[in-house]
Amino acid sequence: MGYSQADKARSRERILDAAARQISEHGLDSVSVADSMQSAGLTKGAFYAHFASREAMIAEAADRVMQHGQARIDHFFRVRKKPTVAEIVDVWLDPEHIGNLGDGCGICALAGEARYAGLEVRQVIAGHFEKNVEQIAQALGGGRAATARATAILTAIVGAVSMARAVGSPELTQVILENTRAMVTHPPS
Amino acid sequence: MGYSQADKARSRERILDAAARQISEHGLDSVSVADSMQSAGLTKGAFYAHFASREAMIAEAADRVMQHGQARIDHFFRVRKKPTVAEIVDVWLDPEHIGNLGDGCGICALAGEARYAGLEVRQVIAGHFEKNVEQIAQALGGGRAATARATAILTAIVGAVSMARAVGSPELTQVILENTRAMVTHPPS
DNA sequence: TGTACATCAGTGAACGCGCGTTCACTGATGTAC
DNA sequence: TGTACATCAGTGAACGCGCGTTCACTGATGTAC
Repeated sequence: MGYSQADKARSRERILDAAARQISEHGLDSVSVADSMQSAGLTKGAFYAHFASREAMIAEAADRVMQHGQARIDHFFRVRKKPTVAEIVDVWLDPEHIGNLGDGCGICALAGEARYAGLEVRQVIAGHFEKNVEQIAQALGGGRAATARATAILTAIVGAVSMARAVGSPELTQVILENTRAMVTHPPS
Repeated sequence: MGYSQADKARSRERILDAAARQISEHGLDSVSVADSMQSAGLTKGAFYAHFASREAMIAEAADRVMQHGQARIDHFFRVRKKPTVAEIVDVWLDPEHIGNLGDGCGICALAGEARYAGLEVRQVIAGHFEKNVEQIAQALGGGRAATARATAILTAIVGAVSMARAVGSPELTQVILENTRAMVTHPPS
């Protein structure tokens, strides 16, 4: 096996991908050095050739969770220039997105435990939240009222995704998603 | 010191209260046997006179988190028979409730990490969610449409509380709360 | 282009630590007589 | 009512285990000549 600089960069990617997947599926604190290294096909001794500490790696991996999720959303807004509110909401409330913890919206994945996290992670979440609000606001026509409504829409989406994933019952999950979709798509009178 | 049956019951209460507070403030997985016992003024050896395992204690303490939060809400609906939507929403979006992690709504506290939890905890959350939906629906006049709207309102509330606590910035917290309040109190046309 | 050598990613074993859990023991409780 | 004794909540020490982290060592990489 060769340990070239390209190999090192690839190892680092594998470690971060494994940690990001673990965070999405089981939370920030569930990440262990040994598991991440094993998932990356390495032994744990090599970990500190890549990161200063477990905490430093988790901060980077949390960032990656957010960026993976953002990529999906960016793609949607690139393809559909002026989507309807219903179409926007369904990017998040799509049952496939609800069921697929590993590869979804980073805000939804981390919102519930962000308050236990360090300021760095919280700022990354806040930044992505504001970016997504702006994307939705643009689709609504832009301006102050659109930003206000977009903020409420994204907040309701986060609640719906969190609750849909929290309750153990598929029926209740569907009821939550449908009613949020109905409220959010209802144009203000 | 006397170890009467009354003492044992009081010890058990102190252990569960300490664990419930810890869960509200730092999450289900942050609870340790040693910390809970120390907060209760006991040594950890006595733990297994009260609980079969750490997991069993956490399940009971999670229940307690939900019940403490529910008590506040029950009190509100008992005092105000027919509150407006704005008044209902402010029970949750009150800045004091947002800032006070230790003694708030259990659904909001656990929604974000429930998907990592066992089925038992998830069912308790689902039960309280449905109970709160029903309480809100009654205040809205009852019936199918009221239940649907109440579901969307409570979901949006959970999102707003989660996001408000997640972002590190007081300004963004306030923007989130205000816009959710505006959307939710806006009567459907 | 070929050779000598410093670098450093990765290995595998070891470390200290805190955790959940167990256990022998203590002594007030509370029951049986 | 008073006495003898079994119970058991609580103590404090110990356990095995997994964790984050460290380290001596290996051997291909990639640079200096």
